[in-house]
Amino acid sequence: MTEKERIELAELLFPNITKTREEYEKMYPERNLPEGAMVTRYGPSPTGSVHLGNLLSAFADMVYAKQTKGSFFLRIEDTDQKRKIDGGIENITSILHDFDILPTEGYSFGGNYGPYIQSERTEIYQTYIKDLIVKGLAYPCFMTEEEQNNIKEEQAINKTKIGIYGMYAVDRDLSLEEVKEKLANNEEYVIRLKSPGNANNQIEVIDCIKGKMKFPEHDMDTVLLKKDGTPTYHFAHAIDDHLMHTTHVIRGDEWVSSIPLHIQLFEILGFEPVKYAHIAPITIKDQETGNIRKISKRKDPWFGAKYYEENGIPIEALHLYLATITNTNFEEWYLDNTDKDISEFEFSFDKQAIGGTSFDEAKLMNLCKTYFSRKRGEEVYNETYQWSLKHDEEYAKLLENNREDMIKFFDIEKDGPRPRKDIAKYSDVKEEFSYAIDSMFESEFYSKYEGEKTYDIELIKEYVEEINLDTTNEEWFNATKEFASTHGYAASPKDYKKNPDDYKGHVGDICEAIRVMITGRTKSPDLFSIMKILGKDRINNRIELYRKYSNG
RNA sequence: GGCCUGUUGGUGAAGUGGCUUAACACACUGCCCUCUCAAGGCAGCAUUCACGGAUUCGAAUUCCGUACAGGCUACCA
Repeated sequence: MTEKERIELAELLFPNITKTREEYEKMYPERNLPEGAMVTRYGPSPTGSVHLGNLLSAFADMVYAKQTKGSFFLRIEDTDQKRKIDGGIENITSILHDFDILPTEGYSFGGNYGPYIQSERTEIYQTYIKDLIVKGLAYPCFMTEEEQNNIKEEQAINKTKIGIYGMYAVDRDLSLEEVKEKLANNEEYVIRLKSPGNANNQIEVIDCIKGKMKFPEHDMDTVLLKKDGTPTYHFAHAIDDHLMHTTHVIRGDEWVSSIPLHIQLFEILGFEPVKYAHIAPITIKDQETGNIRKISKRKDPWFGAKYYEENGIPIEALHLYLATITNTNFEEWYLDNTDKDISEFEFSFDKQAIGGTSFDEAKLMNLCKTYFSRKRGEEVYNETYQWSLKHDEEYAKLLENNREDMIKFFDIEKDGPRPRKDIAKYSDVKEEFSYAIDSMFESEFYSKYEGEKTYDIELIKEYVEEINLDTTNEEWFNATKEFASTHGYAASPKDYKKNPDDYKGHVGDICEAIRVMITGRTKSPDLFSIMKILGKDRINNRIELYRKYSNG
């Protein structure tokens, strides 16, 4: 076809497209950002639930944009109308809010490079397609599904590469007359790329994460525009990321095979190439087969984003986990810098794992514990209260009524460099601090305590009478030792071990007795702190309660 | 079938030709500290980096095969 014929063809195919690509280029000017700023984007399809892997890539988009003072935008990629589900878009935006992974611009977040939803950009895509047809770089293809299947079968038998390329791209060189005829017959068509590539040539690509990769040049006449006039992912990616001035495309590993195509598209469209960063998928070693597989909605509960909210895993702790799989050196940094925030860590692509990242639930839990250990009582209270309001109203009310006490309990052993690490989730708090609230303690005392030992109630009553709670931990313990030795108990377990027959027991036995009576368990955080918060009256009440229960 | 990518302990992983007798973290085990637990300290846990060759004075690191795993090979993203 001559250029004149191609112009005629383009007009024939897209009579309603009147703008030129130059006009669009003007509507999407360069961004005014500092040197080195990254522009990233999260481009989900509203086809189902958001899962950990999606969250991971969005998280990476966010941190890289943030730390370079760039921009991170949300673009809804809804070009496949068939797979679209109701509420899919709302689901995406609400999850980004829930997980505090917030774009700086994009769909529902505003910005000057919209519309940020592909179904509203059809005219733009078609404008560029029209131009490509004029240039002879794209063409209408009228092949039926059946024809394509036949080609596929033939290729399978001949063991050659499967797809529409070279000699198989039969509609490539249709004459204008032939096209007109097919159009007149109402034959359906798609627009395909007229790939200028040769698979015998090698291209080298540098991925920000994976490094150097070699591919054969792309030579397939890939579909650019579907028969309903909407673009395929590939074409929309090229157009949108060019116009929106994305600098780094951070996306899942499953896209690496498309790199040659994408590079070719940028080339023939005359666009400046973007940088790619392909993130390895989050995988899991299957318990049954032992094989590595992608996480699955059905088998892995933590796959879905809802899991974290429902189980009371703090969002900030999940961020910590995402950070540890985003950059392998993050964890060490976090452990070394007890007083710093995630935002102070400098993420970098070359510290990103290349192979598949496996989900490690035990590690997540440990990170959660570390997270809680660094929070003071008041913060633990506030966050747990907020979570309980949504998931356990009854407990929320109890927290509210015991606010002062709870903050003190949550603050036990939080001073110093070695804070307690016993809570991993908001949902652990109720159980872990069951002794903190009188009404809960009274109703649950028996179910919690399973020991069979009996303790000398009178001795403990006498001890409580004598002991001074208004003092330091050290003095209290000295006084307790003193009490022990004047009542026939060894002041230290070591003494007792040397001559067990000389004593009724040792100071630890006395502590254990009090502990069981006031907390209902043999293990607890610092005993003196608990005694102090409760005060003598409540301690005595609990001792009486113990007396009642131990007498049957 | 073709094209890519990956494979280091119980787990997540560091490692980019010699400071590696393979870091760190999680888990586990033992000891210490200690009124219990948590935390913390110490020690143990891969004589070896999927396997086989090659290059090199020297390889977990480079190259070539093999096996296994994952991805792509859609008018899905």
